[in-house]
Amino acid sequence: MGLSPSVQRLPTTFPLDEILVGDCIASMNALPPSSVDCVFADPPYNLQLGEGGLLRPDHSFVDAVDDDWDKFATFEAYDTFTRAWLTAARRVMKPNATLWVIGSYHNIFRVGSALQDLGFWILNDIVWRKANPMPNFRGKRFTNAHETLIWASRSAESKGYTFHYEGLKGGNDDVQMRSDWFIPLCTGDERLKGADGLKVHPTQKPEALLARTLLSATNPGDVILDPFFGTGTTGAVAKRLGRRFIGCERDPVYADAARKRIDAVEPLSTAALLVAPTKRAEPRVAFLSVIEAGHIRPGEMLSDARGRHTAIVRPDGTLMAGPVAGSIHKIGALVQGLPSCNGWDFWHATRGGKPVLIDTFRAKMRAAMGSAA
Amino acid sequence: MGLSPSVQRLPTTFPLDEILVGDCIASMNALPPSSVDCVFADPPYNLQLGEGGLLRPDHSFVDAVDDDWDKFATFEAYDTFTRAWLTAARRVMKPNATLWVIGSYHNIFRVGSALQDLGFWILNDIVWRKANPMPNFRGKRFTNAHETLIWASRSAESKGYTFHYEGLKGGNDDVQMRSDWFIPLCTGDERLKGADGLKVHPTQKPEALLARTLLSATNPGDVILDPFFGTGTTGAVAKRLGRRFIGCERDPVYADAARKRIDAVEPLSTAALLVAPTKRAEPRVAFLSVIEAGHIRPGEMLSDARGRHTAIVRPDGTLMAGPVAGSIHKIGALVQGLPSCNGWDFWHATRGGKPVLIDTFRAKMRAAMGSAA
DNA sequence: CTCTAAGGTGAATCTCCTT
DNA sequence: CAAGGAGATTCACCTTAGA
Repeated sequence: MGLSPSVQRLPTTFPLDEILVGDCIASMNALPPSSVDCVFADPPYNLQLGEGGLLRPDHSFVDAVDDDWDKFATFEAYDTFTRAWLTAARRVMKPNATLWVIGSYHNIFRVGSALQDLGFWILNDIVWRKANPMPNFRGKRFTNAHETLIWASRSAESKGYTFHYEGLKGGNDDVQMRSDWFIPLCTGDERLKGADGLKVHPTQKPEALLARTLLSATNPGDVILDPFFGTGTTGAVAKRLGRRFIGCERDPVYADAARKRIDAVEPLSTAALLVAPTKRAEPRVAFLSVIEAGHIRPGEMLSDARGRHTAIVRPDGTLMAGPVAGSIHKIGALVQGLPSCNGWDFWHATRGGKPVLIDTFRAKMRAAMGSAA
Repeated sequence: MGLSPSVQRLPTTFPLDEILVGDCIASMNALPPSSVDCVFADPPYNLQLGEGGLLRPDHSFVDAVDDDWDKFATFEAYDTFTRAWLTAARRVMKPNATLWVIGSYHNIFRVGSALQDLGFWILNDIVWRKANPMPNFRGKRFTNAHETLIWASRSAESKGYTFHYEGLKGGNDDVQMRSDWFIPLCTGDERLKGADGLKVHPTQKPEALLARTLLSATNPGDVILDPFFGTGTTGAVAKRLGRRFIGCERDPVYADAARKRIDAVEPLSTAALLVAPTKRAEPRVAFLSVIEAGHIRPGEMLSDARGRHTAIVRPDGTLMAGPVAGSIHKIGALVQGLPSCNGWDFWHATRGGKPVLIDTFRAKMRAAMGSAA
């Protein structure tokens, strides 16, 4: 490649919120292992079969010396390149980090196969449905109105990855966020333009797309690595959302544009970025504590919503149904003949003649614990 | 399998509108080369489901695909299988024939890579957006709400393939048909059920999906080959639309069901062979999308009509009132002390000193989404 | 008969902590 | 490290039962 050592930054300290100008594989290999929380990658994918093989469309501003970067004579060459950067990225991922890659039908099947071969575990493929796609001018195909993102964990054993299920559901009319996202292209003021009025980068991604990925799969303060930084959409969105970034970009012109762009970004207030705790992460409350706090009396009778099943509360926090005693969950499962049951969402106490779910009392205790802390 | 030679049909005449019971590769190899106009393939997806099974929140059991035909030991074994049937299919394709394959993220990247390696030329990838997908019961991923079809010609030199651009456009309110299709699952009367009331095949595809592919990429009288015929959706739709079919199916039970099904199909009159009008999705707009579109800023304060209640907009599309975060509906209900609330008709942003109902912004987006929904 | 309520179901790589 | 238990988790559509 012939990059001078001064340009190829080899960080002694961890390069937070910086752009590493140079080959992304060398830059990633210079980072310590297990050091980033998320990778977002928008690799070259304008593969087109020309006379001599697969070529990326010409970019006049790309230095001729740099041509090797994005020319791929064959699928095999593209696969070699893909495996190389995926391997380097996987090394710097923490065990529960996740990877996002975006592509189109030209390259996404190569990328998807490669990451499966390398041990990544696909969590979803996401379809970015473009609000305003380029029409198919010649009328020979369907309008290519989407691109595909792959979301993958580092391995099948990575069960602890970040996913803000409840937040996404809350922002989507209280139904689960689906795998198809409808988002407009990057146009207007958001699109970076040079002094000549031309777009600086041919494939600048919309910030809304990056925002949804980072809000889904990262926490404030997390480090996001982007091996193909371009004009820095990942960095701009990361800064605005209170995340940290590391960008790799081999073209100094893109890197400069990205730096200026990110400098101008105002981060959101930390108040707006607070992560609501998931139910699983909330403090445990024992059923016995609810009794001890006086919300439920020993000897009281609990029932299900329709009054078909009943059980007696014992002072040690177990229930008794007929001759059998056990936890609220076990007895709930037993009376229903089910393999399991969440007793908090099944049993009701009677208050003012009406059934009150016992989870209501737990919620009160959690609220009281919060104000006390 | 131990199929007897009499069952493994080796056609001396061309087997039009027949089901060849046996291994699809052997059946295809027994056909003359360059003899079919189109291939539609719904191969095993290699789902790799876990041992334990999956329960719904109400503890009922999810009837997953656990058939032996979907099990492969490794990705390598799946790739070998994929290359074998793709090679056999390619041999019988006419020079301008096209191939359709459907899959999910489990297998589609393997299939796409293999067919590129074999010389097929991808024309589009198509996203089947499911109207009614199965939810993600554990809240660990995005709802897997789509499957992917790849549409490919036999080679990059196949320029004369069939594509009914004008017909599709006419059936789509005179805008080009996009690469994302919104179609319901195969349920109700269309779903084949046995005498026991259970579904005959675990993965029967909707006829609407096949109809759109065949109307797009074949002519009346064309021969469509389906190497994984199953219960014969391809054959049923082909007959109804005045096309011919050849089906390969290993399981005689599926083949019998398919034969009976296809016998009952009434072909449409030629006058009726127009593109079915596009079924529009109801334009659901997430509050998050309103933020992404820039109509409302994260960190902004919303209030009710009289300014008695306020909440902060978070970047993920939830609201925060005091320490509690949730959807526009949940927080609206919370601040009013009501059991429920339509947040769209409750919360206002301030524009030019005046309160503007947030539903105003949703209406703007619906208008802008137009045909894409 | 109509209308409502309740129940079933679809290609799913679907938990996590403690003992 | 395996086993067991706590407890968290569903959307759109269709069919059937019941009023």
